[in-house]
Amino acid sequence: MQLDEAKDKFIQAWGALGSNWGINRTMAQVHALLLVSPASLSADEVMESLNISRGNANMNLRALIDWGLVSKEHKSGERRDYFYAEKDIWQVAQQVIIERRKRELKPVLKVLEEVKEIEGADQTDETRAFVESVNNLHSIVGQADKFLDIAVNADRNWFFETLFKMFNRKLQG
Amino acid sequence: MQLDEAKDKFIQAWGALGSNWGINRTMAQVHALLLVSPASLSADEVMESLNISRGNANMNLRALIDWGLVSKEHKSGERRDYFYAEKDIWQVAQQVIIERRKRELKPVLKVLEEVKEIEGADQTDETRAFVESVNNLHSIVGQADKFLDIAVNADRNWFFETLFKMFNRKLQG
DNA sequence: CGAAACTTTCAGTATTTTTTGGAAAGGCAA
DNA sequence: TTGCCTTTCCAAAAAATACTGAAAGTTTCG
Repeated sequence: MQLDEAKDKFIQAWGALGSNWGINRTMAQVHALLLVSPASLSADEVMESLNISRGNANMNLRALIDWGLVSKEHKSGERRDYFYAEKDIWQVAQQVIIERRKRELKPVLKVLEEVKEIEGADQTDETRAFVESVNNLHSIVGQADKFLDIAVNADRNWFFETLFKMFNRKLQG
Repeated sequence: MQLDEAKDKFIQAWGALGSNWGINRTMAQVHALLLVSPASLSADEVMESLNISRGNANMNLRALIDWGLVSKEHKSGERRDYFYAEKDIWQVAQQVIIERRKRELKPVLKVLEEVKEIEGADQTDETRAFVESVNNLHSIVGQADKFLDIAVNADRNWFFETLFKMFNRKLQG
């Protein structure tokens, strides 16, 4: 396989993965492109590589900056902006966790808490089942949230080593 | 808050969460509805509760069955099918992990492995950066995959207790 | 078997999301 | 300030996705 073919394959795969996870395909492709580019790229280079319009390139680059996955660079003597992606995938993962936790997990936890405040007077089956489901859900989501908080603050090596120890203990214990 | 209001709020929130994660809003709403219903519901009841068409209800119910989150029940003496959701959220989470791992993580791992097979002859900066990124990614995704494998096979209490121990050790150690 | 009860399919329609391209705004150097 | 280069905004168009309703299919039962 040649470099260009491999790059393209990777960009396509990353785009597909993104769109399965609620991330705009193009945004994921721009990210993939920057991930595998050793040098930072201008908006023009991005739009040419991916065959997208200027506006689209701009929008998605800004969204990536917003997610903390891409940064702008000013090259001295150059007027236009250059963009580069954080290359350490563990940091990328942490950043994604931080953002999704803030944007989605927190709001859901909030709704779950609100929804628990249901008037308890009518002890029908329905009410009981509802409250039980919500409590169950709140507990799991809360624990997941705590776990992600650990992951976000952890060092990659410590994190995976500890998980690996968990795994071994489980296998042997 | 009244039960109906709470239910509706929960269904809306679950739908919104779903659509942020690449899951069709209606499918997530159907799931939410079944989650908080103590009894199983017929397709008719689902379509009336959510104001959706028969075809839509049917499609989404089948998709949920496909994901292993909902099952059919035959009530004796009744001709029509009734549907109910797995209520244990830990099991739901495990099921979602199993499916997404199969549908998305595995294919991406495959592409990453393929893409590593790039001809190494031209040791340009570009090739080096590409191979490094891909290796890095492959390593993280592979470790995440292993971790999810543990989660999927784990007992909920064991799993969260172990995580909690990790957390404490980190805080104190 | 045939009708009734129910489920599934699917072509067309509607909705939502993404993309485009041009206009406006920003900023810099002369 | 003007002219040039670039980025940003945004309304309209296109594309992707989801939904509907009715017809076709299936099962059940008298």
